[in-house]
Amino acid sequence: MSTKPAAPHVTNFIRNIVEADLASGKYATRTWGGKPGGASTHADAPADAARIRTRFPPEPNGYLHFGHAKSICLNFGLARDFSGVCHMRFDDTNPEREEQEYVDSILDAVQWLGFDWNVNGIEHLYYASDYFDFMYEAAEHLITAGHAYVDEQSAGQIRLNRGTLTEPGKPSPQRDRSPAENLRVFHEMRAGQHAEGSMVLRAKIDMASPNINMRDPAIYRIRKAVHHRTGDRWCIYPMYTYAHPIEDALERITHSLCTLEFEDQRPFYDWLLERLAEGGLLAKPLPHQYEFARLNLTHIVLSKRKLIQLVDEKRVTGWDDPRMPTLVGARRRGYTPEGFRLFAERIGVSKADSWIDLSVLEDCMREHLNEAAPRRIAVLEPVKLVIDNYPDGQVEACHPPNHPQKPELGKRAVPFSKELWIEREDFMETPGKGYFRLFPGNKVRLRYGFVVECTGCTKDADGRVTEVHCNYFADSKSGTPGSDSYKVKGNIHWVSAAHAYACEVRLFDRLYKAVHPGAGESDHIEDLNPDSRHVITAQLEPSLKDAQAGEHFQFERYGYFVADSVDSRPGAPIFNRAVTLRDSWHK
RNA sequence: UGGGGAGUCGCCAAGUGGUAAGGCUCCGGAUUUUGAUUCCGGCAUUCGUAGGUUCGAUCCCUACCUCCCCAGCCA
Repeated sequence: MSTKPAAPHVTNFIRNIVEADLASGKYATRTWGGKPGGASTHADAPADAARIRTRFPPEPNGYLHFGHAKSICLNFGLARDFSGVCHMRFDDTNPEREEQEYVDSILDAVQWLGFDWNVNGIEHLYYASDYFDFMYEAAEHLITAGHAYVDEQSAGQIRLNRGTLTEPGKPSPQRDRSPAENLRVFHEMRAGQHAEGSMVLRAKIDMASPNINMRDPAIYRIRKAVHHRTGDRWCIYPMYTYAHPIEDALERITHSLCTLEFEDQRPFYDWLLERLAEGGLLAKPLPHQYEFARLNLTHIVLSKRKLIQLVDEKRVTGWDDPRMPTLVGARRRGYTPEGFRLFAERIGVSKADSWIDLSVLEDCMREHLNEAAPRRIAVLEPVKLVIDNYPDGQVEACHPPNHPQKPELGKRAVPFSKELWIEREDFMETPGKGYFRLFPGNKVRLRYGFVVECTGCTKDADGRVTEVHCNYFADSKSGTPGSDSYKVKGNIHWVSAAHAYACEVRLFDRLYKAVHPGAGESDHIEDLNPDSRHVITAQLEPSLKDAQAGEHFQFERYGYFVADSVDSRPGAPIFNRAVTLRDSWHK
């Protein structure tokens, strides 16, 4: 149970729009025919029980990354908070880039983040490709109504005739062809009688529009490719520009949220939908598009091209490498859904371009993990501590709590003996200023065990410390009467050498050392952090041997770790460091 | 410099005619068997700039400055 006060009312421009729409009854008469569809599906249907409908519409052409997490939390979160429904939709309109593997991975990632497109037993999982028939008929309607034409110019000619930012475009030779003729050629396109690139269907709007997106955008192109869901049933495919508004309308989306770069496409979005509604193909009220600023994070790259390069050049071990900014990578790293949701809430939503420092995400992970992760003891860089006055061969149990703020989680037994592993950095022969751990003559508490006084150390020929020596105070054991009469500032952790689980642990750091990898002229590869993955053999408390893959722990004083989901074996887990603890001493 | 957007504390982000929310960071201090956590306190006479309207402007008007996006048969 959190002791934090309730979060203040979250508000942002999108929530304000939704609230205003709800208050004005803008969507009060909206119906829902039980499934996506045109006017005939929704016309005489009952009122929609969902007060609003949003959607998360990725193209299944890659793995979801941190940027998608923001959009997922926004869309699903809005639906959740306003008694609405968020549709999970695949925008699979380009057969050449999409694969089932990505569909599966995306679905898994969204669920992992804690969201569900199954509402009251109904799966709101949709595919743009399921609407290809409707889109085709809508295109025929546009042609018939004189709103679209087949252009037989080459791609290069079209580009040239589109004009520039300051000069208007020139009309295509086919721009004024008759609807009947356009329909005939469009049918031929659909029948596979024309080569890829030989022609395209264009909306007929305004070649002189100051908004280049309105200069007769292409809406259908020929692609003789196998689609992952429709196979070879189609050889013409709708463009995003054309398909997306229709997808939204068929699904009765109320608030269609996308990123800022689509602002210039909104006029076309509305132009298309208005015409199809007037033509009786779509039910009103129509969806509306709203744009928000995409997520920019420091120290990472989100560009698909660069991420592919990292994988192809084996700079990382794969898309699920714990250092990747993908959701599969983050999951393996030990980041949590709760951490991502907190992050989304914390960064807010607006239209201002901004850069969020990676530390904000890391702090969110710490915040959740601090609450959720049981504590365990692990010595990452071990050096032997010998308690000279402790009986040889004696073993006794110490009882650390599993969570200092949650006594209800109980305690566990950890063996204590004469020879322990402690952190190499917890001993200094000649301590620096402010150092209060082990050094000759100083006392520290071996956490949950005894207070010891350091007597010295042994070193090898190179001067490297091989063993630290100390004596313990038999009446100082934690939890025993009088033990707290020992006042020491230092508390260090330890693991009994004879009982420790020697284990591979991966210490991950940021993938890039640069704030903006690959910014300007630079190559992001050169900004890679050479020590972003450091593999060590650590000495862990014996109970950690039973950790299950995916289980999170705080290794006391060092950070949050997770049992790797790929390389762990039963009884032999391997750990990944998700994030360090905050540290005001080293800094 | 055609069009579309955005500029409020170090980083995010509310507010939008009545005298600058909140979060994060940071800085103090308390508690603490994690140099962690938690707690308490502090942190914008000022809202890109310059004018104007008004009793009163971050909010309205005018001009200017800076940044982002658009000329794929990608999404």
